[in-house]
Amino acid sequence: MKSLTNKQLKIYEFILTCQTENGFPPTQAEIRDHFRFGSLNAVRSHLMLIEKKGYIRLSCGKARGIQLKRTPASIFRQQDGSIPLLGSIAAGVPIWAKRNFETPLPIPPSLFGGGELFALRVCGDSMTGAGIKNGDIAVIQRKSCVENGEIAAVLIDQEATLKRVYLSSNSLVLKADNPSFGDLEYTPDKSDVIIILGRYLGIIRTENNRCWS
Amino acid sequence: MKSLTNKQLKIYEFILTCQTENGFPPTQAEIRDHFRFGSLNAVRSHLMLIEKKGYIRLSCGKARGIQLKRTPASIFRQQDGSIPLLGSIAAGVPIWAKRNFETPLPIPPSLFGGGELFALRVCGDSMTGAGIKNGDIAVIQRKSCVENGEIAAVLIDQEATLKRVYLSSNSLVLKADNPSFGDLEYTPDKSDVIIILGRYLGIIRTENNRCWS
DNA sequence: TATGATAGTGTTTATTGTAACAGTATTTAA
DNA sequence: TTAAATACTGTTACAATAAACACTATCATA
Repeated sequence: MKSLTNKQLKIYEFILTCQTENGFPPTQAEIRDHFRFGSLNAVRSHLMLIEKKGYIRLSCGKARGIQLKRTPASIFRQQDGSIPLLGSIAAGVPIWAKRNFETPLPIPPSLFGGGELFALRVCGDSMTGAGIKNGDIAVIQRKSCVENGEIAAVLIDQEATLKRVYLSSNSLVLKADNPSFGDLEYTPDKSDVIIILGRYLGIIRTENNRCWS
Repeated sequence: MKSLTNKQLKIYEFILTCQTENGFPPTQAEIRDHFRFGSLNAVRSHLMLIEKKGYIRLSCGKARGIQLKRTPASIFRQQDGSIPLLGSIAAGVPIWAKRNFETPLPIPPSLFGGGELFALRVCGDSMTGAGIKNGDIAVIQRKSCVENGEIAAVLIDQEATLKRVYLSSNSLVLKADNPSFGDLEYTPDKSDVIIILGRYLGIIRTENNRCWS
């Protein structure tokens, strides 16, 4: 699979944003306006190249006929030397979607030990006991099971949070590292959907909340 | 939240199918053609009613400006007296998507004990030891954790299968009820994504593989 | 039995959106 | 250093779509 050029990636990301934000892909004209192209042909030729590389599928003649074929994860995985940043995950927002992808962190994954990494912006004070503050960026290693007592990024009813995970044969307990937060216990009779996204590896804190690019 | 009429549900489902099949929603004309309406206004008035009930959002003036707002699950949950059938889940197909929804089973959920139920068509012979055959329809109760040794519907890399689940503090073992299938063991160092969809409650087998409607 | 909500037909118009033509720089790689 | 791929501008024509107006028929239900 040939990788996308920078420009092509930007366009792919824009299509992805539109798709998840609006529920449908952009028109060629909308792409033109977003990138301030003077011509529709700039868009068309880009789209055809992206299609040739297999990242989208164009339905010729149809309005908004752009079908995404790769997941955001697979797109970002190709860029080495950076970690995709998923922003703060708002309630109800699917994990690989919406306003998710901010500018990737210009940090080599090897700094955190490698593997399939992504980053989340931490919301709230549930992990202050572990020295994780509101606004920090948490680096997560994607895996489905973690050691008892480890901190994991957990998806609870579509909302991503950091919790300490304690798993026994018939219950899953999620503890916040802050006494003012209660424990959450999940037993087999509950129908809540809990997905362990990955293991917490560390944080990045830029006191001035600076933007990088 | 007001529930949809039969006709409105059919249209919603069609939009969902298009969205997942093509990557973008249908145009009003495509909806008209699919339902063999003589007029676009039949479509428009339906869409406006469905929007008023909160299931979609219309972007006026835009081609294919239909945004789905409810998940398939929430749609089907409103219909009591039947269990949504998700068909056989092919590799790479998201669980709540694509060709997923076949005609719901006309079976009261209470027969299986209630809760949030759905059904899957079983592919393959991995569970013959438990008397579950290829082509059977398995009824699943949605929950995220199950008792050790119980049979669960598990999503492994986007593919749904039935397995016996054995969970310890640092590994998850999935066993097939058929000696010719090997065990799958997942330890914290693996990055595979395992999602427990729910607990296996039983099967429905119609020897002639009849269709119901 | 009214009355409102639902489920339609038919037509016209304005707008949205894609395709195809003919070009020119700029970058990347052999 | 040449050739190919990428990254564009500008224009025109035509097809695809949504919106608006004016109607009729059916269905639940109070």
